[in-house]
Amino acid sequence: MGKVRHDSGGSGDDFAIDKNFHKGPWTSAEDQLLIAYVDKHGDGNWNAVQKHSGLSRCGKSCRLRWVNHLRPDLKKGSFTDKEEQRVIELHASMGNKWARMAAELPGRTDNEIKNFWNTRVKRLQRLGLPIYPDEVREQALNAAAQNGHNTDSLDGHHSQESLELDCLEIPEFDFKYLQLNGCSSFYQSLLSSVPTGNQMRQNPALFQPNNIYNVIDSSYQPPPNRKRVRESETAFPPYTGGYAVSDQVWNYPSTPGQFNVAALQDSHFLGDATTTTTTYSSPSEPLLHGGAEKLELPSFQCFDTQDEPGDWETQHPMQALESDNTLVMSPLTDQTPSDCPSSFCDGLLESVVYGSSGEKQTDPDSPLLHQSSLLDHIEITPATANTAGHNSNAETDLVHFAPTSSNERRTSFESGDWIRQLLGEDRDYTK
DNA sequence: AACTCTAGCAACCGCCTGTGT
DNA sequence: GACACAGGCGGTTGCTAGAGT
Repeated sequence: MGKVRHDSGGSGDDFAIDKNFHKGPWTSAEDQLLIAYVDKHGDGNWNAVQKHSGLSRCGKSCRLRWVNHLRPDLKKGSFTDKEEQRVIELHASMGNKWARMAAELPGRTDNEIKNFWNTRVKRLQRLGLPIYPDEVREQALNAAAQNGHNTDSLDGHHSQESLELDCLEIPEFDFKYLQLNGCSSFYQSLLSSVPTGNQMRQNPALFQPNNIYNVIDSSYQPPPNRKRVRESETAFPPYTGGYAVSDQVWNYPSTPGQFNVAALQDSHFLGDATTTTTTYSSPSEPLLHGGAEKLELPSFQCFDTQDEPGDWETQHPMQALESDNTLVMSPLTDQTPSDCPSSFCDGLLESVVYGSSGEKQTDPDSPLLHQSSLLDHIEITPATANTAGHNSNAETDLVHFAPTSSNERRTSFESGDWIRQLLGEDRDYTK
């Protein structure tokens, strides 16, 4: 904030500061000026807006205002059930690619979708519910298992053959075969039961990960004494699954990666142990993560237990340490990340996973760093490595062992080069 | 009535990519 | 190839209204 940058010319916000551009909420007068400008000159060349319209806004701000609010084709109002379903589908398939999602949702902007999703995630996490309906996650796991993405299939050496291109292609999950079956209404009914923060404080045990494991189970029944405070009393619906899935969709054992498993993990659902297990056991799992383009890890969607360090954290120090992400050790398998026999799992993946949990690692002595063999595989550039020898930003970490441009990343990923690069055969990703 | 908390939303921030010179 | 610029993107922050305490 306030740091002067010159690398983006007149498009940056600091440029706006330099030029004393107006900031903050737009007035209707400003809107009219902008609309008039676009009517006359069309959208684009936003930095010319000030010159032609008299608006004292930077081009970037003008563009955002137009795109998010003034565009005539925008759909206003809250998301419909259908739109919500679509957002869930899209997020499951592409992760936090808001702009791409917006392209699939006419009239909705990336910002709108992002806000909608974040709000929704926040609610669900507070409730201790999975971000995605059970069926979506379970089928993702099944698909991954059918594709051989399991621990048993790993030979411990992870031959190059196993990293063949064909195994790496991850077609987006085609949700058009999915029949949403009251998913939205399911969530609506659940969300009406979201406990308040006060309630969580009053009875934190109800909202600890232990309980969340129960939620994962389709047979989950709500705590009997759970009482909603702010909403009307309605019966907590037994969850029988949000999606009805036809067999034809799920029987595709020869089609790898139909699901974006990582996107499902994006739920950062603490108790999502089965999904977590899949993560560690799958050699190509990183490639499934959140979008092939950037090795993007999920955004930091935290189930906040920090304020209430209860028994869970004392009894499960590791979980407590990693309480903010889904990547806790699976209580079902007792398999730690390091147990994974795959060379891919000998620390690299867990480094990626643990080291990128969304928390900023500021402690140079952090075990998350020292346990990692990630540094054996990547080159930390001076720009991103501080004196302590580690990065402060998870995404930055990833960027520096992934190809630099999105096109590169995409191409590299699609061609399988990504894996080879990751394995150290071609690690010079800088220009 | 005052306070607290949360959801929802708008806007900002910083980084990145594409393009033209 | 280097550089500047315009624009796009995803993450984050801050404000406001409404509901509960």
